Amino acid sequence: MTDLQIFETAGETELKILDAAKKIFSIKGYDGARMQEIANEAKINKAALHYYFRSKDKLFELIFKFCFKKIYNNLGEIIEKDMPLKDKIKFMTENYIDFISKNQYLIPFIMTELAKNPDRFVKVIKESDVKFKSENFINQIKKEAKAGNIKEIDPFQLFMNIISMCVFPFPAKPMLCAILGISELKYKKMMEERKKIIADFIMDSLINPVHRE
Amino acid sequence: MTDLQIFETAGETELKILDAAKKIFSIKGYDGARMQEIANEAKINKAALHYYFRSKDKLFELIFKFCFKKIYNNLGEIIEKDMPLKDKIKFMTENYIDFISKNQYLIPFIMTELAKNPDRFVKVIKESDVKFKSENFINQIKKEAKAGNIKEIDPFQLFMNIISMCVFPFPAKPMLCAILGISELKYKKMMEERKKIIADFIMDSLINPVHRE
DNA sequence: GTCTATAATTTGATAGAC
DNA sequence: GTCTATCAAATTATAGAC
Repeated sequence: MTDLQIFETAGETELKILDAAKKIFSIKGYDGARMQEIANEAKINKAALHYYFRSKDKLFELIFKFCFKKIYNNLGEIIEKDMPLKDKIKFMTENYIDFISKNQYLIPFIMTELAKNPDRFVKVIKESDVKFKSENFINQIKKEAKAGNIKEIDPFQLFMNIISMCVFPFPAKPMLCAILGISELKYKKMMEERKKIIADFIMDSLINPVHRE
Repeated sequence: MTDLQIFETAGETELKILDAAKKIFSIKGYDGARMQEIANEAKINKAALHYYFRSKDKLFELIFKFCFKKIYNNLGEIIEKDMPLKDKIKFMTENYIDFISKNQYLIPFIMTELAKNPDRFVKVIKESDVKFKSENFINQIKKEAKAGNIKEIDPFQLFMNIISMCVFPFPAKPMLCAILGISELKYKKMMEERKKIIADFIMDSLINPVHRE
């Protein structure tokens, strides 16, 4: 049910609160979230909130750290997998679109809060003790390019292309629906279709023989 | 200097306020923005703010509408241009990355506020009286595909791919820098490089002969 | 139109009974 | 540990002098 098992020492009430806080903070952001609303969501008294977590700031930091790690670890796991490039790209896109579908608010939340307050979280991120192991993926790209199996491309740019095409349509959904005049339903169907086609779109670009004269 | 000439009836003081409000709202969002801060930024008294715009809500709606239209019109202009597909994609990507570079906060602002409050702005958007003219672009894709010049692809998906790869790296900058362990400077250089390569990445995928057996 | 002062409201946080 | 009642601070909004 909940994904907050990380907080191993937390009792039942604390978990209820954390769950509620995750929901409210990730939807409304730090500034828009109200302690009262979190209390209601957790079906608990507002005073109990402060009893357990002392302040809004402290509670928020816990949630932010948790969400950041979740995104981070998911990406890390995907990118470290040991498989052929073509399979990996297929795996990355499908897995990532799935992950985001199931965690609609996660990316916009972290993206927004990190943008609003870049330095506030330098310490949070350092504390999280995360070191992205991208060498595997980066080297794989370079090797395939050198072998002539794909075209030359900056691995970071490729990585960014993949992530962009998977992630952006989700936080941008309301904006794109508004701009393009698309209904929620049609948009949802497009996203399902998208899962199938992105990997091909990328691979077609990478193995295009035109650029290997 | 300012881009708010749209408010034709606005006097000098009103423009100063609107400029300040745009800056503060787009950086901090509705919930994070303080009327006092907007007043300071405009070098004007807080009471004058309310004298001119009555309430935070009313001021925010003006700014939101303005920013939404700006994104919308820019996209519309680009997509309606009458030129060959290859040139258009080159033009779209370069132009859009430029536009976003110069308006760093615009996209995340509209994206976030629209996501936080989808129905609040249904009326705003309807009032904006905007109808996206995508037929030109959509038909162009279909025609080129039928002629065998590019592979078959859903025009909306292609459109989404282009926009995603141009836009996402900007709102996601702090997050990606944090996750990938890249410095601000290196990221900026990557974005410049990006402007040159995105169009090729897309065209390579579209004209890949592998899929036209 | 612009300012100072202040009202009215919201909201994070705490005291203290049980 | 949990609740009610309440404080203290912040913030939107207005009144009224100039």
